[in-house]
Amino acid sequence: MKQQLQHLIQQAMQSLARAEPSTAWPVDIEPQLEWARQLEHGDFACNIAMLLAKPLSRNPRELASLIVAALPASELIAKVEIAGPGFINFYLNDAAFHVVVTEVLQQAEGFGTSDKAKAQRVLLEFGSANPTGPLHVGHGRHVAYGASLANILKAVGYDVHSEYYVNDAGRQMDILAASVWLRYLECCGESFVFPRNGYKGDYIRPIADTLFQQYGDRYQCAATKIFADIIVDEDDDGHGDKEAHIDAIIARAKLLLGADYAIIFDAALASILADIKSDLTEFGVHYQQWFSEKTLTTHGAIAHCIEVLRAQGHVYEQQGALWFKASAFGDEKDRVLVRENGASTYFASDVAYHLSKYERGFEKVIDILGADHHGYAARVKASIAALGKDKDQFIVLLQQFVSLYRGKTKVQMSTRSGSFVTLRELRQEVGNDAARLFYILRKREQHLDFDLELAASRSNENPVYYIQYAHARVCSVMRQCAERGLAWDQINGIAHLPALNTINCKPVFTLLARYPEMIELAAASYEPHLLAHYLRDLANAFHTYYNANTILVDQRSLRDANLCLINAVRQVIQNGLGLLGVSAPEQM
RNA sequence: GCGCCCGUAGCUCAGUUGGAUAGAGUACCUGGCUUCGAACCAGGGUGUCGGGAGUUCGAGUCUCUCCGGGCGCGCCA
Repeated sequence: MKQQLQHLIQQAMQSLARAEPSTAWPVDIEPQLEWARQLEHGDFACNIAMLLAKPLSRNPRELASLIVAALPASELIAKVEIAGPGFINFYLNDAAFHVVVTEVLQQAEGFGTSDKAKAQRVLLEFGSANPTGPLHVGHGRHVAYGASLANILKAVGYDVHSEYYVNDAGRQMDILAASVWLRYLECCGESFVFPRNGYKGDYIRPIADTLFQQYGDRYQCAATKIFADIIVDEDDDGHGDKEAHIDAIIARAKLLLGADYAIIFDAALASILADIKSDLTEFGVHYQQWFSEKTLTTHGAIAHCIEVLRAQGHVYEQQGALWFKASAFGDEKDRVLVRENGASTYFASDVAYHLSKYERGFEKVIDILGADHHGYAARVKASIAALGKDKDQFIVLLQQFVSLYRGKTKVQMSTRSGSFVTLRELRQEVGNDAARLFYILRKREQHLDFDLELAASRSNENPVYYIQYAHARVCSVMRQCAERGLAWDQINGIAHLPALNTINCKPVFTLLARYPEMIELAAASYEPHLLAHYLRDLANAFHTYYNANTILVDQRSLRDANLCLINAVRQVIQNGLGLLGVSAPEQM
C-alpha cells in the first residue's frame, strides 16, 4: 500500500523532471510516507515538498501542488489534499483496505510474513547465562527478548539460528564443583564452615543429595584434611581472603579427588544445565544449538584464532603475555589473549567463539548482552574487524537491567549468595504469557522494574489479558454463531465489506493494513516491543468496534462482512502473539 | 576521571527514526450488560518532554553544555 503510493509519487517527480528540464528535480530519491496520526490528515502524509523547498528554493506549497497535479491516476487514491506548511495528504479508497481483509483471511498464519531477508543466515546468541545456578528474573528478559526477536526475524525471511553459549569452563565452574562437593561432604557427615565465596543457594543441596544417593561416601574426604593449613576465609571485619580461600579449596579438591574431580564437576554442570533447559522449554524458548565453551579448547579453536590474528600481525608479546592490538580497531586499549602463566583469557575464548560463528557460514551475527557488557562489546567488535570480518554485520544488542521489587522494596539478586527470585518462580506466580509479554513491553534501553506484588496480585492489569480477551471474544462470537445455526459465508462477507462504514471500523481496517510493515520495522530495528504495542492498539480498536456494533445481526450480508472483519482481527492477533511466544486462547 | 544508557501526565511507559494540536495504561470521577463474553466500552484533565544554548520551514527526537539516576572501565569470568 505504502510502496504503491511511493511509486506514484516517484512517477510524478519523473514527469515533472521531463516538463522542467532546467530544474534539478531529484528523480531517484524514495519519498517518505507516513501513516497520518489524525483522521483529518487522511491516511498517509508525505513531506517531500518541504524537503525540496530549500534545494530548489521554491515555496513548498507550490511544489506540493505541482506534484499533486502530476500524480498519475490511481484506483488507490480517493482524494489528495495539500495542508499545513506543505504536507501532501492522501485519502485512500476504502476498497484498498478491503483487499487487506481478504489477504488476511486467505494467507492466515502466513499474513505478515515475507521473504525480504532472502534467507540470509543469522546467528542469534542470547541467554548464555553461566551454568552455575538456575535462571533468575534478569535472564528472563534476555530470553524473552531473544526468542521473540528470533521469531520476528524469521517472519521477514531470515534463516535464524538461535544459540546458547555455555560457559562450562573456567573458575566459576570450579567454584560450583567445589560447592557441590562440600555439600556432598555434609551429607557424608562432615562438618565445617562453608566458604563465604562458595555457591550457597539452596539448589546446590539436591545435587549433592543425588550424588550421595548414587555413590554413597565414595568421594568422602575428612574436612580436617581439606581445610588443613588453608588460607583463611574472609570474616565480617574484612580480614582474610575469600577469593584465595575458595581457590585453595578448589586446588585441594582436585588434589584429593584426582580423576574423580571430573565426576563431581560434570554432575554439577549436567544437573544445572538440565534445569536451565527444562526451564526454557517450559517458557517457550528454543535453541538450535547449545555451544560449549569447553569444546573451543578441545577442538583447538583458540589456538586457531590466535594463529589467524598472528598471521595478520595483530598480536604482540609483552611482559610474557600475548596481546591483541585492540586499540588499532577502535577499542580503548590492547587486550591480553594469553596470560604470563600460559593460560588463555576468557576474551580469547570469546574471540575464538565469534570466529567460529563466521566460519560456520553465518552472514549476520547478533549478540544479545546485558548492558554491563558494553565495554566488553568494544573489544569483541575490534577482534572481528581484525579477523577481516564485516563488522557492520556484527550487531550487539545491549539490554538494560531488570530490577525486582516486592511492592516498594527492591529485591537484591545475587547468584552467589543464593538470594534471588528464579525465572521459574516468576513464571509460576504470573504465568508464562504475562511474563513473556511483560518482559518485551519496554524497549531494551529502558530499565525494567518488575514488581512481583503487582504482577501476582493484580495480574489483570497486564495488557496480555486485554489482547487475549479480544481473541477469545471473536472465538466466542464464532461459537455463538454455530449455536444459532448461522453459517459464515466468507465470499459474501468480503463482497459486502463496503457496508462496514461506521466511524469505529476505520481504525480496525487501518491497523490490519499496517501489520506487515510493522513487522518489518520491528525486525529492522530489533524492537519486539513495537509488536506488543501494536497488538494492544489493534485489540483496542476491536473492542471499541465490538461494543458499538452488533456482530450477529439478522441481515445476512452485513453479518458476513462483520464476521470477515473480526476474524481478520483474530488472525492477526494470533499471528502477532505467536511471534511473541504468547498463547491466543479461545476462551479464558 | 573516561565511556555507554536513561530522564515525557501523580505512577509505569509509548512516541512511526526531524513533522501538523505530545499519546496509552494505571490511579480518580461519571455513565453503559433482561440480546453476540463488562477481563470490555464511552465521556471527564493533567504536561516549563530534567535545565540552558544551537542546527532549520519545523526539535520529545539531531549537536553542545550543565543537573540527576543506572552501568562499565582487570593478565576476573
